[in-house]
Amino acid sequence: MESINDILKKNGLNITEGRKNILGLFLETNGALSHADIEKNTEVEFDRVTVYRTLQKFVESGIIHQIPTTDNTILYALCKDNCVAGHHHDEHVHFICNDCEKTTCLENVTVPTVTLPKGFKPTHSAMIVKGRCLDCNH
Amino acid sequence: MESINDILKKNGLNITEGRKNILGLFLETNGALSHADIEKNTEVEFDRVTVYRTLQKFVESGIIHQIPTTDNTILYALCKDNCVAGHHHDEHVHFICNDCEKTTCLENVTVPTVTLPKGFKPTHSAMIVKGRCLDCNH
DNA sequence: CGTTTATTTGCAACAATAGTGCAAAAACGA
DNA sequence: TCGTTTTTGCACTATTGTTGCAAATAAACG
Repeated sequence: MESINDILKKNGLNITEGRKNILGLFLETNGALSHADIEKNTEVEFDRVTVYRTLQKFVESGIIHQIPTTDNTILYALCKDNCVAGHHHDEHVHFICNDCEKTTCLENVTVPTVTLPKGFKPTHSAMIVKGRCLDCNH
Repeated sequence: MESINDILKKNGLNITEGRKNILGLFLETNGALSHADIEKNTEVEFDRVTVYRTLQKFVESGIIHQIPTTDNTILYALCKDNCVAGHHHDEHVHFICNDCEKTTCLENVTVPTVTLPKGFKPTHSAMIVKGRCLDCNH
């Protein structure tokens, strides 16, 4: 069982109130969080700027990754185990529920490879599936 | 050859300067446009608000569709032929070039179906591929 | 431990991006 | 052309993201 402090240390980050708190929020949430979610739900209030910078640090060091969305929001979710700093392995499918609006990382569903027209060289793919999630299908 | 006015009429929209102009911009562009692109490139200047509302109308009536992105921008692109109002058929792959930053609709590459974990019911999928596009591969 | 150094935080200010209400202007239908 | 409906632009407000800088905090080291 890995403690919050261990995770921060392992990723070369200093241990601060903000980082502990925000990382904690990710750990107790299964699903993705937006900047706004985080700002509202930390135990102590943190400055908006701190949240931005913390998220930035977390992405850089490979603790969380960004999720593409169909609207204009940015979502973040924990990387499972195997992300190395600066080199994310987030090529799994993301699921957005139409009912509860929650975004879930489907860690076990990898993004399939598609054949592109001649001349297009792919480097990275992302896939979003919308529908109704496990919880909402009761 | 379908004129701009025909397209607007067919989709139940009144014909106005703004709509003609913005639709024209889409027709002469192959690729996706952001709000900012549109605001900068229309022949006459339109109010920011007008652009927002025009895009909204176009999406509602099925002339254009939104494209998911990995950053926090919203992109729009023309629907080819078969979109009915409120029911888009944009299940093709979108390609974002790392060099020129342009987004291209790969109309002929359909989003593959993935098998989801038990309990997840999909209704819609989107896929984004990043890399180097036709033009930038010289 | 306490002191020094480096990092992080919060504030203030700013910039860019969205959205709303309302009156004037334009488009449509007859 | 006239009356009705729709669309537009302006002013205003809200939200979101960024930057510089001084104060606060964490780490490093004796």
